[in-house]
Amino acid sequence: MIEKNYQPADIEGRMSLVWEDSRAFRAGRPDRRDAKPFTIVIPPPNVTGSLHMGHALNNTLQDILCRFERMRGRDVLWQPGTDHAGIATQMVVERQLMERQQPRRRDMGREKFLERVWQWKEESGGTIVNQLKRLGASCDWSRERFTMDEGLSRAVVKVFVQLHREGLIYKDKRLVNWDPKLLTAISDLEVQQVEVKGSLWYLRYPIEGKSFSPDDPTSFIVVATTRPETMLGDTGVAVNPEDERYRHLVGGHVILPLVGRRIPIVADEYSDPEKGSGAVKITPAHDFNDFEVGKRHNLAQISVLDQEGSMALVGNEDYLRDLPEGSEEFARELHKVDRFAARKQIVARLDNFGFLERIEPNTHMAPHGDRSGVVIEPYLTDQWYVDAKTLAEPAIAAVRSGRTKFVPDNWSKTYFEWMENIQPWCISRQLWWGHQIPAWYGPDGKVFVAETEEEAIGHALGYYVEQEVITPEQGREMALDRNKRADFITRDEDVLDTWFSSALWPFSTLGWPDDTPEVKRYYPTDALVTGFDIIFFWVARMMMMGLHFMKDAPFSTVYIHRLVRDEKGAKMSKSKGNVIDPLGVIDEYGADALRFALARGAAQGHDIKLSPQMVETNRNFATKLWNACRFAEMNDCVQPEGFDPTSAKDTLNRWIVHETVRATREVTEAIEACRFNDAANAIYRFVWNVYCDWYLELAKPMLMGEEGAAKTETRATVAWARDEILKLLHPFMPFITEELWEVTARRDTLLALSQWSRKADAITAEQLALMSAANPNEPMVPLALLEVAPADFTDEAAEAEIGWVVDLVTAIRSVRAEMNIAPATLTTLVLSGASAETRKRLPRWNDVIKRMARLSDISFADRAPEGAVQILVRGEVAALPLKGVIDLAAERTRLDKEIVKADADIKRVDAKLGNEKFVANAPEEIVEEEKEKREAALARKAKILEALERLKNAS
RNA sequence: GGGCGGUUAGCUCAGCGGUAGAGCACUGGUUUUACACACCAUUGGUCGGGAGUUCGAUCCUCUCACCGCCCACCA
Repeated sequence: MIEKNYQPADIEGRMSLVWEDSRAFRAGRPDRRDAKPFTIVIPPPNVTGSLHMGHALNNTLQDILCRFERMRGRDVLWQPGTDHAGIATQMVVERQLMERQQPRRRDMGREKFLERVWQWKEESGGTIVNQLKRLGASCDWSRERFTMDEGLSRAVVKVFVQLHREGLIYKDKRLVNWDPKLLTAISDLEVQQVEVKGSLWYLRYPIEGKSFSPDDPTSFIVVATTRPETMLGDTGVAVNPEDERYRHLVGGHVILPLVGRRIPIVADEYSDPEKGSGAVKITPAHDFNDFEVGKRHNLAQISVLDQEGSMALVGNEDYLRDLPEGSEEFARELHKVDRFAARKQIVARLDNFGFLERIEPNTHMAPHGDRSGVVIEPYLTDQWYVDAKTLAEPAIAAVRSGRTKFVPDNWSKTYFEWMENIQPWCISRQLWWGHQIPAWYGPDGKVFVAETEEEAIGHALGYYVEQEVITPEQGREMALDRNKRADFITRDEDVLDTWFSSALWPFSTLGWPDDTPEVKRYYPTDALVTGFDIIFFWVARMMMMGLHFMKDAPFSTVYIHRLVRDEKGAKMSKSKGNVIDPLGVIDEYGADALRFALARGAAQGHDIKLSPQMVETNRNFATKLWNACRFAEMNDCVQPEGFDPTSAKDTLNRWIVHETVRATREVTEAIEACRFNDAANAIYRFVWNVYCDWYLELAKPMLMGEEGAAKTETRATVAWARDEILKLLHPFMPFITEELWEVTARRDTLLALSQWSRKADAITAEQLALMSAANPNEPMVPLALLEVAPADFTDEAAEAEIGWVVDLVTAIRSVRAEMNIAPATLTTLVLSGASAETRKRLPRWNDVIKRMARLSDISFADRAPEGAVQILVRGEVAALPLKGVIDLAAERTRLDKEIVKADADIKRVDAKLGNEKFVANAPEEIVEEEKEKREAALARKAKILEALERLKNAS
């Protein structure tokens, strides 16, 4: 028995248990060994994270695809797992240490700290997985992976070593985006350009050989800068070669203020005469452009900042020695002063000596770390890089050729744009949490990269023995004793960018580099579902790595969804306080309602606006379905074994079969095209407006009538359509459909939608759980398959006939409402001048129409009785004799309005048909259509005129 | 600076060459035997502005306006 009330929390709790213990979501189920695989890898959430609305959307869409394909008979692998999320996780743990006033990371030491992070991972690592389960995600949880698992780590090392051997990973000293707060390099993608209100400082650089005076413009050259503090590291001034103002100075030198260094004036295209003063200071060690300019002109690179973004001049003895008198003291005072404080001091000093011309307010974009939020410092260091340009080539080709498709397609343009201008990928991070780089250094800095420490040490020691740096004897000792080589050979301290391991996810999770059956069977995957924000971070890199190591693109479809916003369209954020917690919503309305709300909103290329009210609406839909199933159950609607809906005799039943088949086709096509909103809306409409509003209502007289063939057939068809609905809806609303399926589908063979078969009434979830635990080898039975029994079944005649009934009932209801006839008042209906077809149809629908339109009697007549309300239904007049009940004047007004409408139609069509060009140029069928419209409108007008005439007679 | 998208009923969005659609909200009515988390019936739009192509434009082209996002090293 279906419970009276739909209570999502009960069902979902119970169903989660059932799913947990079933093995229905496993890849490679015994019944699917010969089936075509369908694979999706989950975008691994941060292992210590918790579910937000973006996850809810992302995983709902994936689950829809997975359940859908599973029901179509595919062997589905939805590969779950989590990401170690290097920086993010390390930051969380560091913050914890701070809050608890425990020793800081560096005080603890690497080993202890990593222990702490692992401990935190163990504590909170299950959270998001459990939350995904509450959403109903049908992942193969037995295959859950973590990016720092032993296996995945092996894949990382293998990839690093191979790419290094191929020259596609290399170490380079160049400017990187340095985060002075987190003290690590980050990649270009982790830098956010943020608009800042700053200033533009115009500085006077004295020209060599001239006597500097602020009043003599020929004695100096003005440069403009947003970063005056870096001037201490200037090693040149650039002007545009075409710039007449400065041409005579090219080749000369300026004396750097405060520092006294003689630096050249060079001509370089980089300098834009339109910007600032037209002359630009060049600081190769602190600016990406300047770095390039500096290389072109052989300018020195002088770092004046340290890792923390503070001035660092002490220790650079050459630098200090060259300073003019008085400046050395200043430089020493600046030592360890933060860059922004130093800026003030330097500007003040420049001003003192007349080197500051003016200050302009200036708004510009400044790079900020996306995690730390501080201004990023271009910083000269040794880092590891991936030659992304080379790897990008096949990745670009794969999308160009259509091997991998973006949905919607316009994202491929974004992808090309980025891939074609890709820069070397900086992969080393000065962090501890992550995959440590498998590189070892000898005393001379020579690097040895190998998959294992033994191998690297072997190579290194061999090399140094050969170079006679050490004796063979020493080599042997060091090989055997870690302590003895501790100072001789050291491992690279750095770890890899988190996205490095994520890039391998589609194959590392399958067991690569081992030659596993899973790699063979499930790679390449089918679809990737993700947000546009990680196309570059993740999708592009998976494409590169997948193509390089697996020789095939990792997926054929990349579905890109958009953001979930609040009801006003604002981004959800903690600071705004408009965050909707998916778990809270699930508690209140159920996961099914949330999933359906998200799916219905997931229009391609659009953000999803979500409010609790929308979820409520969809909970109401679930309730509607629940009640419809209760109705079916109360009426003993059961699908007999072997029931063939296409052989139904009754028109109404044939009609719902026709409609069900059509809805199924619509939904199927929409899901196949990733039009999740269209799919969900099609079901919504079908269930509510077709099945409930009309089919069940029209079927009521039959179901409540006498036993017989027709009633038996109707019961079976009601049940059949209900079961099709449950199947169709299951990918979207798995919990409620599963529940209803189990309770209502009383058949000899019980095929649960996504779980082991069980006798619906006889076995509880708890018992099932026990059974599967006790007998894990019990073979799995096939799932309910989503196939339209008669995929191409149509019945136009039934459609026309039910259409007539619907129109007639609607028209009568409309008139009754308009005439303010109380629902309790039964009226009669006279079909005047009815066609033979109508006369034939009526007996079949007499009861239904009477019931639905609140009539006491329906009769035929040659002409409508006097004083009746006359309505046009599909070209025939239906009259409601309401003499004495109706307001004749009001009725006349109503008919007059109809005439106006008809006239407008006629006029519009006449205008078209009267246009010779239209008749001459428009396609024939369009012209025909217009002519038919004209005929119809004329006929309608005639009937209304007749009706008016009779109304006159009545009064 | 480059690129992408949006502007259609109060709200959220479909439609993308042949007389404007849905859901929700609104309004009025309903203790009709599955469902008031429901039912029934309505109201509501010169499809952002302008120009063009066309027999015909919400739909194609151009242009303007406003909104949003992404990318970019510009002092």
